[in-house]
Amino acid sequence: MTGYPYRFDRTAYARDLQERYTDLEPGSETTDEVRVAGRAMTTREHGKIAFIDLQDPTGRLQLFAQQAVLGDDGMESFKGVGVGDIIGASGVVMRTRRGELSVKVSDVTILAPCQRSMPEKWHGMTDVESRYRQRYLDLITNPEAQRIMKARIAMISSIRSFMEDRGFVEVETPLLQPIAGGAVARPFVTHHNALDIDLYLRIAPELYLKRLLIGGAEKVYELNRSFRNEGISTKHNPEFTMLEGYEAFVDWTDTMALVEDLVRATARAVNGTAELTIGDATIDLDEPFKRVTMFEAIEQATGRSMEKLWDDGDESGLRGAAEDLGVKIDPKWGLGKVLVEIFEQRVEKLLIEPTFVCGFPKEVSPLAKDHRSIRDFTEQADLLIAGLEIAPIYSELNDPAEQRLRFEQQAAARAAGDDEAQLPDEDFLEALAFGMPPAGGFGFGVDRLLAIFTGASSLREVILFPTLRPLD
RNA sequence: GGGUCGCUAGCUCAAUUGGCAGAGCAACUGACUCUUAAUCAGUAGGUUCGGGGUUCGAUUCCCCGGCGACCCA
Repeated sequence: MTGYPYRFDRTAYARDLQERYTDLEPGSETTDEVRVAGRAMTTREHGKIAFIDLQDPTGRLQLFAQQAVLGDDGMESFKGVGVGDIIGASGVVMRTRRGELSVKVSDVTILAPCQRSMPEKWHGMTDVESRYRQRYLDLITNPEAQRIMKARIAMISSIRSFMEDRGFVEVETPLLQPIAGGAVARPFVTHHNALDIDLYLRIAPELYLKRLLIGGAEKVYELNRSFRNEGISTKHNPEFTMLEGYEAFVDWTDTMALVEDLVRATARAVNGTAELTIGDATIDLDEPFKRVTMFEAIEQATGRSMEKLWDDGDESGLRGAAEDLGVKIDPKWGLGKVLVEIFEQRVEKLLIEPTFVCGFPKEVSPLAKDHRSIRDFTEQADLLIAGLEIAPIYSELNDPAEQRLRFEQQAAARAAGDDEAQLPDEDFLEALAFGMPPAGGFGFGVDRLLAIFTGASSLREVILFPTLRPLD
């Protein structure tokens, strides 16, 4: 048996009472009995009266105790409530002479005592590391942490309803994969004992969602957690939330339009408006997103044109241009990788307004169809907002022979020392051989976009429990 | 990966040139019938992130390590 009560019948929440009794005059009392529950945030004792500020999920409400009402024992237990205790109280709604809506308590129960000292009531918890390690305290004491959690809930919920409205169905595909495909990243490895094989935590669900396209699903999405065994920064967490979606019979232009609408819908769900503040800039997401080629993006940012060098396959010219721009390049890299590095190091962070950069070198884009007009490019577009990569979009490659060739090129890059290059997935190639409809697909960085929407300085602010090094 | 900064009571923060390690909040005891960061009096609370060095003496200076924040690539 525990001394901790099993349940408490709540009949009212703080915000509801505040709204319902706005007209109640100071110093007046109703006969309306309510039962409220939450966490005691501050206590004030005045001899034969006492106050507690109660916090519930909707806000705060004052509890008012009088010895004349409660008697000696009742007053004793009211004063026995400590800061941080979870309590339930019943009484009538009243407003104090000083104008604070209160419950005049006739009974109070400690439902769960707080056995530790709560963070300082005025400053809350400010140490960033402590806030991440003890997020529950951050949530109790810092309204900002609450705001971001609610924003995340709104974002996730709006993503699902947006996708459902557009006729997509949500599916679940393996987290444990024998080959970690669908993206360029180092995976986490684990081991299955009964099968005695190594398995990888997925870096992306892409190749399984495409198998579903082959299986006849025409509009699918997976709101997924993926894992990448790489560095941690304000823009990277080892596990992160991504939306991936595929639609049969459309190409990248249709998918760009879809993603554009998705960004607007989620912004409205989170902020109630399509206006977005990034630093000093205000952006209206209802304006059409910009669309530029990678060459245009580089030229606008650096004043240097790469297009002719690329068309001519001018190796020394392109590498020279990279060096002129101060971009560190590896002599082993192919030209496509060099071009992308110029883009990533010199251009990406300047693209504040939502911009689709359309077309990526084939070398770094092994799962997208050939570009219809740019040589050795694919129909991959990346959506950038606030200088961050938010969403890659493809016309999905569905020619198994071409896909095999791309995997072979990746294998060659891997052999040359690029340990991020993708491994060939024979099982996926076999599936492709049965025919995958033409399709547009996208990945969507939920954490990053949420950080932009909420003005958070770091991904760790929008991930409730970011990955931390354990103490000791 | 490089640079800068930080780590002192449960929380928020002090500590003069290197000289007894402190305050507020929280906890505990008491006073107080309208407070709301209540107030007042009192009690208790420390491996100053860890290790080493210099020194009569180190929270303070030096070295190594840990954890974190910010900036840069």
